[in-house]
Amino acid sequence: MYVKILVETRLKKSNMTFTYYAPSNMRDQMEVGKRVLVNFSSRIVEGFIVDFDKKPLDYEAKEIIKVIDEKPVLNKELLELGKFISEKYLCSLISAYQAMLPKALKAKAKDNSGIKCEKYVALAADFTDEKVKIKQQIAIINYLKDNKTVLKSSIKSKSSLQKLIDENIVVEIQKEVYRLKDEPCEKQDNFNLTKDQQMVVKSVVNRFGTSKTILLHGVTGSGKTEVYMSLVEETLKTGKTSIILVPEISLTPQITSRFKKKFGSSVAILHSSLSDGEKYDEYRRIQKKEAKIVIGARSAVFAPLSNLGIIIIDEEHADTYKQENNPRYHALDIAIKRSQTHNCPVLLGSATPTVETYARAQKGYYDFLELSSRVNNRKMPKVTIVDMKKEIRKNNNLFSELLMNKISEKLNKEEQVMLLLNKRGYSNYLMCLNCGYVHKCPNCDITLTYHKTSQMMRCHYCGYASNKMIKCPSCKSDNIKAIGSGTEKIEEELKRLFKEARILRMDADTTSTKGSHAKIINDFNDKKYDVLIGTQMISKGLDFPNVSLVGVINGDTSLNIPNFRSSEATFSLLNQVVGRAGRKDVLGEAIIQTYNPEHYSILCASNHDYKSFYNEEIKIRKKLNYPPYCFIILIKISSKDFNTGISEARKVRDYLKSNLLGTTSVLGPSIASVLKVNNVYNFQCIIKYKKDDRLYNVLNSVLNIYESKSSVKVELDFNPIRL
DNA sequence: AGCACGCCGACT
DNA sequence: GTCGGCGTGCTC
Repeated sequence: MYVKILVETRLKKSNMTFTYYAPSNMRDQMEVGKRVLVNFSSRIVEGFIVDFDKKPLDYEAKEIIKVIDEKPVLNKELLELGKFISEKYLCSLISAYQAMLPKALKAKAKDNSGIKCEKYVALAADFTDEKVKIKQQIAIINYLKDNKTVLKSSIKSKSSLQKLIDENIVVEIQKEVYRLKDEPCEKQDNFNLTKDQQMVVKSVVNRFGTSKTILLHGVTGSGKTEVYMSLVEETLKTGKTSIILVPEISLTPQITSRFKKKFGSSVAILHSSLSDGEKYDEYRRIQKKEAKIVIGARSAVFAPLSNLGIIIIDEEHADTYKQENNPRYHALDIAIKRSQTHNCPVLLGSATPTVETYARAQKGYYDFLELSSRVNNRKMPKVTIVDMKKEIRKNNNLFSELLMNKISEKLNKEEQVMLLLNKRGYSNYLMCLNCGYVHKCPNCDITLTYHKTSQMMRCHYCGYASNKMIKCPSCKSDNIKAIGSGTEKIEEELKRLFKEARILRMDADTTSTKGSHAKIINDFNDKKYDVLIGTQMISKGLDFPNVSLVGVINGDTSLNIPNFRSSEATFSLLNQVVGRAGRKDVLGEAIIQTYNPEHYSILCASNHDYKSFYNEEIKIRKKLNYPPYCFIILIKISSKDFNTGISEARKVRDYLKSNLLGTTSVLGPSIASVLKVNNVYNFQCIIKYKKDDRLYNVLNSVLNIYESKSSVKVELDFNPIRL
């Protein structure tokens, strides 16, 4: 018997399979979707069985060494889904399969995350206790009569037990165990839905059994989570399963714990901070149909649930749903594909949907539902915009007078404050005031960020670190100044201004260790701190009832990034963070400090006005021909040599221009957002198109031309987030 | 990713 | 005339 095996090679042709011989003693184990161990080019590697084959004519097939899995790791649906991904994003089939699986089930994984077993003992089916005379042994038998199956290690008199096992009176049982202990928590969380929420639930339930995509536009605090929970409950009633995607699971402990409380052990959580083994355990609970509800980040969209009843994508606009390395898939595309296979709806929830999604809903391509008021008619926070151009004349470059006064007012009332600054570290960079020298990363074309706590300068791209610049290496002056400010500096400044305030900082630097996220969130929730300073990670999904003031230190940071989505990103971030203020009975207030007080992103966010924002933004997208008026593909061309990079990029552009339709525009080459990263020079071309039948063929041939060239790398990004 | 094969410079 | 540099291509 011959089988086609897919192994990990980086060649694009590697959608090509390799034929191996399965000896007769393995035949009944051969099944598509299982992994096997094979000799491949003088190495031993793992691969997937994808098909069966005839005996090859022109070469001698090698033998399969071993079949790894008892059950296929890729079921029929996932096998098909992988093909879809490799065709849609022009990536290799193997990379698609690898992306769908948890680490423990990927081909060529290291082996320590497999099934964990514990030994149990029980009475043999045909046991007789006539022969048993010894007290100890009788005690064990009686104990087993009452308890049926018990953990072997729980029986203290080991020698007596062993004797019983030897005489076949007691049998040993290997049982798979899950590393994550199911914390017993009583199922609870009964809530009453508001009229609006009930309407939404009803509308979605009406679409059960169809593959409709539905946008739920709900303002912050409108109770989308309750809607999701109720929909999951309805789905369970129909005997079907659910997937709930959240932007980043470690940031949403509050949502996951509510689901756990309500649905108990039928919830599986695919958490990025789980170990590989723990993840595998959760995955197996899904495969075995023990879990009917899966909550997780992007990759949870591949959860091998059969019988899907609904896929929910919370915070639909979040850019974490796009994978930023190969295969660059978007979870929404995958969700829609799966919804078509399962005939189940996809529900997209957001207070600030992407312009593309909203436009599709307007056109009727998606169905549209709305939650326009907050639960219990709580008021939206009152937002004040502060013009920092005026403040700077008063020498306030970090905190405006208003923000200062408000912070001290809230501290006096023992209410909590959140401050957003979307930049970590202490300062953007260090500059010599004498000659203007700025320390750059030697590997990347970017300035080093100064981190005061560690007295280091770091590159946020490649991780390069260097000691703080004390003397200018160019002119030897010691007149060094920190330019720009990050979360560290805000923390320091705030501690100086409010000496008795308890201040907590949350950014990539303080949350690098396991569990630190949760600790910060819990500590702040327990009011161990008065002020939480953080980057955008404080804006997502957190619900602190005692926060009455949210301050945005610099509302412009995301506005000045040269990218057609920067207005959208700014609006979304501001709207989101402002919504954190005043969630329970405290009226919320928010202050946005900005140098662009008249910009529509900022004005609309301050009025909680999505529609006006959308109307402004869509005009600009139309005028400049950006999505949703076209599709964009980014082609990244990179090389260790600057000149090779740019000349090959020009060749790519010329090739695309002469082979694609005239209605498709090819832009570039230009320098990528950062020219040099890790000593590799990056260039890019951009394709804007509406419809082009030649596109996939042309792109495929570009990839084919470059796949064998090691001096130049060409990568595609469909619908890039950043340009 | 490895590893062999092969074509050119440096040196016994 | 031989050793070894690494650019190129293949892996059932």
